[in-house]
Amino acid sequence: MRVLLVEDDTILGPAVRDQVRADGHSVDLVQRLDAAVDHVAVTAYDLILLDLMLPDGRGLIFLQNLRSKGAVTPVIILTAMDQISDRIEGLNAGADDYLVKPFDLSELSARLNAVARRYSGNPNPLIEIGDLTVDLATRNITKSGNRVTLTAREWVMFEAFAQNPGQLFSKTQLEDRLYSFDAEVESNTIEVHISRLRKKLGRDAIETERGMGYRLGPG
Amino acid sequence: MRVLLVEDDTILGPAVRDQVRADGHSVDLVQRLDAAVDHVAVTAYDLILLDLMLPDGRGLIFLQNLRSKGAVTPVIILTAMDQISDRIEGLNAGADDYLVKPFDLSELSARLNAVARRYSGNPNPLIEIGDLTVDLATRNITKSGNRVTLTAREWVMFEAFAQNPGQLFSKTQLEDRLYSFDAEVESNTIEVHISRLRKKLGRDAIETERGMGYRLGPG
DNA sequence: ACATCGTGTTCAGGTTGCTGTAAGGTATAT
DNA sequence: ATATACCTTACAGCAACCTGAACACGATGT
Repeated sequence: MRVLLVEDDTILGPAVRDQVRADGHSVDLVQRLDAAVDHVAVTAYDLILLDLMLPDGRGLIFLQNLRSKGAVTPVIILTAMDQISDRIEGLNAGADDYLVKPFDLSELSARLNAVARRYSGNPNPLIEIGDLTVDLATRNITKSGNRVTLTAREWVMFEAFAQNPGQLFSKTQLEDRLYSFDAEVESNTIEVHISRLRKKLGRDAIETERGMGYRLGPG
Repeated sequence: MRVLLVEDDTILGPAVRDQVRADGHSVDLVQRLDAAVDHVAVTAYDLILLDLMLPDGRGLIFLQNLRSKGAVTPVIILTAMDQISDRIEGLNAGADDYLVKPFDLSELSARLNAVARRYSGNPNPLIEIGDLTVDLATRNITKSGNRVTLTAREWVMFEAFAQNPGQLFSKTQLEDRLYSFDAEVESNTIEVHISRLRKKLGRDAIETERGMGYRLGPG
């Protein structure tokens, strides 16, 4: 697995790098965000370890840019104990996990291997639900062979369903995915989006559980 | 996700509980620390929301005991604005996050989902009771292989039973789960819901203990 | 600067089906 | 035998939900 480690601490950086190497992965260690940007432009990493407290800018912005470009590379955030708001924002910005400093190196290994397992066996895992085929990495959806294109918000919602087939999602859960938590939405936006998803994916693709939420596919 | 909420405020407690439920998690609300101790001894929670200002002792001690026993359950502390020292101590004692009262319920959602996302990779534990199989995370129930769908109220009741197989629940306990405290129910609503559950789950799935209450599975 | 297009949100009217209530029947304890 | 607790069915009201269409708003092109 190819890992990019973004960490400016001269003690912690090499220590983490060595640990990850010991786990059998190849690591590139950079100390600044602009270097990180250069690296991700050139190399297709399987995982990014990102320190949020960097000298030359906010790591969050880097992460957001990455995600806005459609990158699905897993990102694990390294953060100090008192930067709690950063952690929250980080997860909302699209991080997959976080580690609180000081962290155990064995814990790092565990999370790393979890990610590796998730992404190793099948380079492009295809999810099949009914007549739908979903490629989460490339964001391609086909309905019985025909390509289906979703808008941004539609995808965010659909992704939740596709990643967890058969799981029930309440409206609040979906809202939390669509909007950062400061936004209050007092309307039926979710319903409308569901309606449009159904129009594209098939009338009975998503089922309603009245009073509880929605789910994709059978349990 | 199973959440234990330790909060003695009779307004805030149910409000938080309802919000967390709306996010698709199952919540047990207790008002005292000794009750909290009992609950964690019995149930494996995925998250604990802990008010530090409780009548019968310091929440911090509870947290420290929990950690000294090796529990890694994430704990989010609910604390008043001026209890800054508590916050620091709380984090030192092993809390994962904190929320300052008064907090926005949507902010609570965000943090909750952050924790939930961390744990979403884990396989869902399946509960088996007789010919029933229950997945609390996805809200799926099957009766000897066939899918069973419950309504909102039915689910809230059934969840209580499924989480604590063999435990007796009085009608008042069930009412408290169904209705936000104040609501007066002057009829046989619980009996009707039990009847509907039995129709879906099997005539003898839930047994009656006359004058006492109901239970699911062997006593 | 203006028009256009794509996308997201709000509104309104119609539909669905959950849920509390009541009423009548059944089981169980004393 | 009587009282009490519980079961089941039916039904009406209303909240939850669906959806077409209008509106808002930024991005993009001319």
